[in-house]
Amino acid sequence: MDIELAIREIERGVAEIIDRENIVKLLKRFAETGERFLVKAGFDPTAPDLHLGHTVLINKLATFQKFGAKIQFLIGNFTAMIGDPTGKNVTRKPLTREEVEENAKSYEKQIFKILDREHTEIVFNGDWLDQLGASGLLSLTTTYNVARMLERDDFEKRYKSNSPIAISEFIYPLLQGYDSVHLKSDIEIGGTDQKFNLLMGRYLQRTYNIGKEQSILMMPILEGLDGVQKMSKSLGNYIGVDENPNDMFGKLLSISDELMWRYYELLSSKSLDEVEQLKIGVQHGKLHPKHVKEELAIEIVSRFHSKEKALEAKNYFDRVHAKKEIPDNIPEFTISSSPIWIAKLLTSIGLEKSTSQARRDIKAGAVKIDGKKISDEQLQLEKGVYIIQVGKRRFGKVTIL
RNA sequence: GGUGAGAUACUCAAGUGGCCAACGAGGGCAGACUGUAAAUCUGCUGGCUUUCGCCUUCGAAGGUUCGAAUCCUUCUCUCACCA
Repeated sequence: MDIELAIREIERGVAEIIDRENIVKLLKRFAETGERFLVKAGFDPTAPDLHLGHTVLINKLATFQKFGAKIQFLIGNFTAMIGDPTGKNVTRKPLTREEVEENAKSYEKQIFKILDREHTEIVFNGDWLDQLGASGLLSLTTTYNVARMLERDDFEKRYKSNSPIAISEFIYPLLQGYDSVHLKSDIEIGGTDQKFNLLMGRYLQRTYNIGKEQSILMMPILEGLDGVQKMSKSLGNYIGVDENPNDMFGKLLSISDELMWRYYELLSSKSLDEVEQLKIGVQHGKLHPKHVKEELAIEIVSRFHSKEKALEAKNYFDRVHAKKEIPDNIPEFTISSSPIWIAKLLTSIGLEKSTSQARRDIKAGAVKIDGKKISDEQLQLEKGVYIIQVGKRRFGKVTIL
């Protein structure tokens, strides 16, 4: 195993590493003795619909796995009771055992498209934190003090602005850190927003004297389709790992050229050298950026579906968008009254949300019937079958009886 | 608990009696150009079986007025400072 190469791939795209020497040491040990090291990453037990942003972390785990890690995929079913680590919701209802298991299954289905099952252990922190008891928790709290706790960025802000901080929230970093004590992790990875909590693990491992201190590797937050804000479901700028190939492909192809390189860095499994070659090719005008983007889209879609599906998605995309053909599976509707006012028709089949909006789009020349733009917003449609298109993406086949 | 400031459309933010469906910016949608990209330019951005019209909307409920986002009363919530 090439240690230099391993380090380069591990450092690829990372925001910050704490105790890099330790990671090098672990890699060497694996290279020499085959002894695996433990890499921990924590995940939320709720809503396991992952998007590409989450996979940045999972990809990094996969890289580690390639170079000798055993992954401790931690599902924080206990810590979730405290609230989410961003401090937005102060408390949450505990999930039932069944719900947690359900979500865990769904995680498995998704993560093993990326991770090697053999070297992954899925663990639940409720299993040991439940056992800790009041005395265990109490002694855990004696390891830290309030002043230092307030160093955490969001605590500091909230404290200064007189926003409430629940005592239980102070417990959160302690428990997350204690997980590292229990699991004897060698490395923990997380987002940059997790820095304080990640460091806590290192600190507690020292305090509890377990004979090692975890290295910390922080990944940046992936930008969403807009290229500015972080990828998140609530912002609507995400690509879900469960999305169908066509949507996934289309969304990937719609990112900006600049963002494409970011995605290559954080999402692609192409080596750094390969990516560099692509970059040079584009710079010198030898490669068309679109083809490079297509390659990325094919790679990502293949990962979550299959190579065939990815190529199908590409063909579909080319046919529909490049050659402007009508897509295959357009929704069909039947309307039983005729004649019908076009604006009314558009709203009733859901292509427009209001007749006002429909009128605007007709005025703007965005509505086509059987491929021909229409401009008459008073248009009445008689009996017949029509292919209706609004904008570039919305289609409908309507039969008027 | 006290004092002060504020609450306007998806978001930010003007507007302090009629010219207000409400300036502007962002976002979004659409058109042109393209590689369904980005950048750029342009239009639209409450609803309505029909638009030189009608209806609903400026935190909530009442009130004053021919007329209120704008004035008055009460309430709810947010923020800041003090305790």
